[in-house]
Amino acid sequence: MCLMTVLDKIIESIHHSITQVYSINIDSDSISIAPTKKEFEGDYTYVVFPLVRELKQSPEAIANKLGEYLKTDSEWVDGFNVVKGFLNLELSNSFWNISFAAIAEESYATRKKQGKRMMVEFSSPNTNKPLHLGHIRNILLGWSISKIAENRGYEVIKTQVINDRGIAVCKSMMAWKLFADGASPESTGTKGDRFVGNYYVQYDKALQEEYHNWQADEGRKVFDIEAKEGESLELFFKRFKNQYFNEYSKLGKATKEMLLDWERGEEKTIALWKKMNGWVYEGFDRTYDLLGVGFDKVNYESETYLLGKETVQNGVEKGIFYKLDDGSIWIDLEDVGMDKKIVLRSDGTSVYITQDLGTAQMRYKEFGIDSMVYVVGDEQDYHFKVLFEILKRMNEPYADQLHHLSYGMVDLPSGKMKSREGTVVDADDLIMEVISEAKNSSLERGGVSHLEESQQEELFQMVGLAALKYFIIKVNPRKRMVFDPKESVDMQGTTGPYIQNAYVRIQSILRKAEKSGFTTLDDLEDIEPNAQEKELMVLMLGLPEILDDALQSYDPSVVANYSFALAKAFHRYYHENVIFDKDNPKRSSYRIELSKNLARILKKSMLLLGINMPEYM
RNA sequence: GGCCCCGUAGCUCAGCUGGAUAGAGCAACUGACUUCUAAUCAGUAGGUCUCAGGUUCGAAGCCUGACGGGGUCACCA
Repeated sequence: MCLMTVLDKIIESIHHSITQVYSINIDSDSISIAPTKKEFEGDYTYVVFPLVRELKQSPEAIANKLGEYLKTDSEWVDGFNVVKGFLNLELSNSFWNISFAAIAEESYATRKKQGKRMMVEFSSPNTNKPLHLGHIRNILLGWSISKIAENRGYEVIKTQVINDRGIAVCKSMMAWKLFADGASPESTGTKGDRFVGNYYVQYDKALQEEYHNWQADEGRKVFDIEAKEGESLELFFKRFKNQYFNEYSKLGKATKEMLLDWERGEEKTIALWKKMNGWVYEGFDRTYDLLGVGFDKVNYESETYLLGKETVQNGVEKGIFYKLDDGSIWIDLEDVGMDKKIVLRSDGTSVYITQDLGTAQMRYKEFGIDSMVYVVGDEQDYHFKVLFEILKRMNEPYADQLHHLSYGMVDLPSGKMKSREGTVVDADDLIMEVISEAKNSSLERGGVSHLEESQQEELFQMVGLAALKYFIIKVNPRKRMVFDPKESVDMQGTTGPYIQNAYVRIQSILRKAEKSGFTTLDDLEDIEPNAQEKELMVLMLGLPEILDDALQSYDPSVVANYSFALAKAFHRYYHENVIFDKDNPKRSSYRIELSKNLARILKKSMLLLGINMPEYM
């Protein structure tokens, strides 16, 4: 049972009025109110249309009767008006006073711990490439939904799975062995993840060259034998690339041998693998630090890729899976509209989903999690549908508390990012660019010139990152989004810096208030909020519901849009009202107090998006 | 082809789970800094909510079907 919010009091009043006036019983959960639209008089609106059928009266009549009752009966309602079936309520000063007090609570819009554990998996990088724009979207979503879940009373364990094994990793290792001549990130002054990534690219180039040479010679003969009727050389070699790697390439052969060495635990190979992965992790950590995110638990695929085999064997005994003659194990999901899916190879090794089954069980054992959120791109929608269905059939206790936070790809204005065409936007480059852009605008304006240089740098970083993060997180995750680098460094309009600016303004007011000795407000007697102050309070009162929605729909953009709306309303308020009124110190205190609470709420909601608020900008 | 996601202003996006005259920002054009910081504010202009049916007091939202864009259908991860 959660605490009653201020708005619940209104709902309770409405519920009471319905039962009293019409003596019918309706569920108070079915009653909802919304802030009255600006074109109409009133503060909150209750829509009576749903009652029409049962009461067999006109909407106007119902609304008027309820309005009359509320006006005399409820201490929260002062007046009302009716437009068609819309009952617009004008709320009383005592309502605004308790609202003002509720918002001022330090714990406002934070739910108490409810003893539930949620694990959130996000980021999930490969060790052969630096993080890019797509990872940034993933990381921001994962971080933000973790923070929101914490706010809603969950204990959250943030985790990532690092894909640190397999043929791709061996490719970087092979290239380093062949071309690096002992170079290291230190010796070249390169960030570790990029250093290793460069060798992965070099490997690809070398392979491409080898393939090209082969095409002119032996490849030509293979073409004559294997090409399809009428297939051009070009098309054939494009199609044949994979097969070439597996069956003809010397480089490919050496790399596959390296993978076998790795799986055998051959000492030198393992040592190289550890060394290079160490470089990568150091690089990743720097990027995570810069983004202001971190993890409570890291899973390495090298430690989980063998998991799940036993699970599958047990499942065969229970009849969940079945075995084919070649030894491969399958599950038939056709009765729920999915396919037959392999869960263990004929040679007894794991496939992707086997690992995920094992990892899920391992996590449950280790942390006793109640629920699990996977932040993974929408190209894996089907995979997770299958995974969740299997876990359900295995009767795992958490099986109905699994969620795939699926997000769309990030496109550039020119189209899709493609690593082969070099259009992938590097995470570090992007972050640096956005910070330097923030620096430029700030220096132009000169608002922080009184600060020390290190403090200034810190602020530039805060503002730049706010621009980048907000730009990405304001979009509904489900949607594919277009990332225009030019727009991502914008600091005006619907942006992170715009919201930060509202906060900074308030800090400036508070500093001035302190200097000029305005007293804090001791009572709210004789103070009635004006229309804009009511509007601000209505917005602030909406936060708990916003946070519930955000978590329930796994969508941080809800919070982003809320923060913008609140900042915008404040900017307007600031322009049209004078906060420091010498002739009316009490009024001034009220406004200062209101602004202070608003700033706190802004900061809180932005922090849930992973965005920090500066004191100056 | 089967299944899944998306389609709202020139562009990028909201739209509170079916409610009032569909909203913001950017870009364009007008105005507001001797004032609590103009990274701000006020205003003008911009829409057949892809299309066609249906459901009902009421549809951008729900249903059916088209059209357009994307994804996915490996003993890859």
